[in-house]
Amino acid sequence: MYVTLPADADAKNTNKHGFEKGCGVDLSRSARSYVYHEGDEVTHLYQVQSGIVRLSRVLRDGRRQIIAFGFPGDIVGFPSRDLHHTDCEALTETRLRPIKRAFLDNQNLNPDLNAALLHAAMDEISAMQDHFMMLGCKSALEKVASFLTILMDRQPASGDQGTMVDLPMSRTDIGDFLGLSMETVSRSITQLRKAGLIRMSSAHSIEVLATDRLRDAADGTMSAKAA
Amino acid sequence: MYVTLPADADAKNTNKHGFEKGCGVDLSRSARSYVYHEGDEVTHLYQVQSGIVRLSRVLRDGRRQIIAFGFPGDIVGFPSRDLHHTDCEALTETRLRPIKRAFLDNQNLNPDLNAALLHAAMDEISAMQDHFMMLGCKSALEKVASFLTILMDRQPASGDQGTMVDLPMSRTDIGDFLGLSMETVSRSITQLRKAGLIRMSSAHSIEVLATDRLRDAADGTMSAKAA
DNA sequence: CGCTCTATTGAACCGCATCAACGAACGTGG
DNA sequence: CCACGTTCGTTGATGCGGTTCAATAGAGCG
Repeated sequence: MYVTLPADADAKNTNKHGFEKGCGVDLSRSARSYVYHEGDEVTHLYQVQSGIVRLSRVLRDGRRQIIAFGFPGDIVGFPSRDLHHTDCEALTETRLRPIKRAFLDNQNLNPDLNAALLHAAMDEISAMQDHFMMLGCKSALEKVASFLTILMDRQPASGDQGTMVDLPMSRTDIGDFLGLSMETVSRSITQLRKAGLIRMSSAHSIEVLATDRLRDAADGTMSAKAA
Repeated sequence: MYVTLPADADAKNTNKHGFEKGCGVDLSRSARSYVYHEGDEVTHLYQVQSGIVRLSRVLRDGRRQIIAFGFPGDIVGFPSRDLHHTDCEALTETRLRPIKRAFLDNQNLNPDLNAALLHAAMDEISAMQDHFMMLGCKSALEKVASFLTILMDRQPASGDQGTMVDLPMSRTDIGDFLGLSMETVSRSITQLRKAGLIRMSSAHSIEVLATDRLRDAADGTMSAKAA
């Protein structure tokens, strides 16, 4: 749910758009704990304040699709027929701001908050459309490169050349997000590394060495060049 | 954009939810004509009254993803940063009800309409999540079977056994919706036909002979049985 | 009635999944 | 603090599902 609305990653200055009026106290979730499950009644939406959550759905036979990763600022938990239609699990230690569901259904309670939720929903639609392009059109390498650029663009971004990107999720998570096996994700990352586009200090911390070439790779305009 | 809110397929009784107050006169589009393009400024949303539209995006190199098909009742054209982020083209002769963009941004103009738009956006999110499961998790046969069940569930539905399903879009369109080549779509349809789940009077008119078995095929619970 | 566009079917290739082995990192308990 | 076990990531070998290329058949339209 890629919404960069009124929140921040660091718990200060979060009161734009009247968010304080619809929200209870923030709640904390430890890594690997669930915020809600598919099929649960929707009582609240949640705005991620810090940490990362993972929205996923599974088919009966266990196949899993990750619908989105929720980063700070994102609002998760939009209902469909009053129910949650994904699981939501904290990937890391996470702080969430609950938003009573009534603020979604009733404009009068807090018009600004209601408008912000509509805006958030539309931004999510937009992000999902980008995700469709990845899932439906792109090759494995393009998918992984696209994924890294998304994370790069969403994270604070230190410098311009030599941007550090954090990968808090597992290779399997990335695969389930992109419609790939974790082996293929691993191989694609290796390929980007050997091509000199990225460097890795650990499996979960990647330095992007050539931002523009990574974007080219994400679009299929891979300038053939090996290490 | 799978929203079955306040409209109908036949131009009567469309005034629930205050839709009349935000709308100009319906506009008609002939088959193969565009409603809007990616990158256009969003001045209106549109509720499909009759006919079918196709929402799509293309990558620079021409690869195309169909984001959604818009059926009667669906609302299309939600903006992202004030712009349309898909193309919208009429597949058939189509009648559309324009909704001024201001009704999205300003609750006061027409609270009911604004609420309906929010609801429509959330329903679309839900439909897109189903679409993700197809694109990311399912085999070709499962994708095509899922697609047919979606169309079946969205169309008036005549009887229970022996439901006629209309396929106004081309095989290529179906392929671009499901992330398959048109050849694979064609082969999967043939396979369903030879298995006795469907019958075809023409390439664009399918009769579903075994609703439940088709749903099983869509879920991967294919009861192995040939013609 | 013939032309063109779309759908179907066949054959060969290829990208990715799958299976399997290995290695590294991490957490746990001694 | 180290030894161990367990989980996760990487790499290799093989097979398959779906793409691609190509030819044919059928439908729609002038």
